[in-house]
Amino acid sequence: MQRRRIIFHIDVNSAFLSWTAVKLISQGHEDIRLIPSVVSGDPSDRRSIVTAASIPAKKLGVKTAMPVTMAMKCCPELKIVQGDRSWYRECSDRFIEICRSYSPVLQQFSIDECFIDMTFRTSAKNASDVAMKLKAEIYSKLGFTVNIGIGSNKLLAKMASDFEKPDKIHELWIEDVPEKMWPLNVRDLLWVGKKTEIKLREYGLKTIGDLAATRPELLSRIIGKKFACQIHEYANGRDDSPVETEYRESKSISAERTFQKDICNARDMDRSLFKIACIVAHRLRRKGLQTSCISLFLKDKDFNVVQKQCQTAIPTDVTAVILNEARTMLNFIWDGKSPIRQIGLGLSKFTNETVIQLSLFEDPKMEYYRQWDREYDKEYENENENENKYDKNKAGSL
DNA sequence: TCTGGGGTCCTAGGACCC
DNA sequence: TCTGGGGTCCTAGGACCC
Repeated sequence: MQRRRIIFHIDVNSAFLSWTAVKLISQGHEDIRLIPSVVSGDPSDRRSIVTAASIPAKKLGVKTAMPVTMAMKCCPELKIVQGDRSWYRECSDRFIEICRSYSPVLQQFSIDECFIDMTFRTSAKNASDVAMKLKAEIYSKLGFTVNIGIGSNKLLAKMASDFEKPDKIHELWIEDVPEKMWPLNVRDLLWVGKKTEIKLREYGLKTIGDLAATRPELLSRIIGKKFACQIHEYANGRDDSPVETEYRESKSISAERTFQKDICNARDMDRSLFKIACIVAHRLRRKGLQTSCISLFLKDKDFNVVQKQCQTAIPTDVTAVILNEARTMLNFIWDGKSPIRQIGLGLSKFTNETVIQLSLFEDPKMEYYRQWDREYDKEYENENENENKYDKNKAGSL
């Protein structure tokens, strides 16, 4: 008989907020987890949104992804703190390290979540004791709480860790599915988002139990075959995907910026394009990759998105080449005056050529461009891309 | 109240080839 | 003169996650 799998899903409670709190406490400040507070991008920017909210803030109606201005209406004395990416990276690494010491079969699911396969490390009976120990160790060493979901596959573990928060352990085994999972709203099922929920509701499918009882063929007609099959399996608590330990090379790199005020002239647009081209190209070179596909997208004042992509003749990591392609595409999709809210630039289809390909038709200025990139990279080797600083002396030189 | 930023995967239609 | 069907690649757009 096959041994029953035991999977843990470990999820940091309000990660960005908890991690910020830990740092502030170490500097002698109060614990922002205990007061109405949020983490946001740039608090001075009217367009910024809530990245994470404390429990007291949530109780007053503040939700993740809510505009900060709106959160302020819920709670005028809301404390707003700015996020700090490199600190989060550090917290995340330490968190993952502790989890890995419980089982090397670990899959990082996001910056603040991971799965570990505990099948050969504990038994179903002792699983929650082990989880308790892990949870306590993370708290004592790192100062923040986590939820741990325990189940016989990744889906059940993930669903379980979402049950009641914070600082809790929940078990969800396949035999518990009818009682603990079927009464839940379809929206609570992994990969069922807002749009899918609306479609399902049109057919009277409200709970996960409804989904489980619906024939996949019928579901296929509502949401497409592939998705339908997966959702039907999930609704029944079935998931045989393994905990993947392999590091996965990223498939795309992108950067986007939302303007404080919509942009409606070509000059400002080009400056922005220049900045984000510098950022994505820099990230590309840091990873030692070259791109063959560049995509540009714009979001207008009404949130309509247009995008265009193109393939490069030769894989490249040169900012000027990427910028040039982006400029060409911009002319295709923008009239130069309609108000634009957001701009984004993405790179994909990577190769990691160690030899720089020489083309007979190589632009004679290419060596100048590469030198320009080397200087840029030197200036920003310590991450924290400060595009504004750079902008002052270099803008317009490409 | 007025909506960020970074990713992954899927789908449908068109082009092109055999 | 008019025609099939499969495979692959590309593009634009959409949905989801944290």
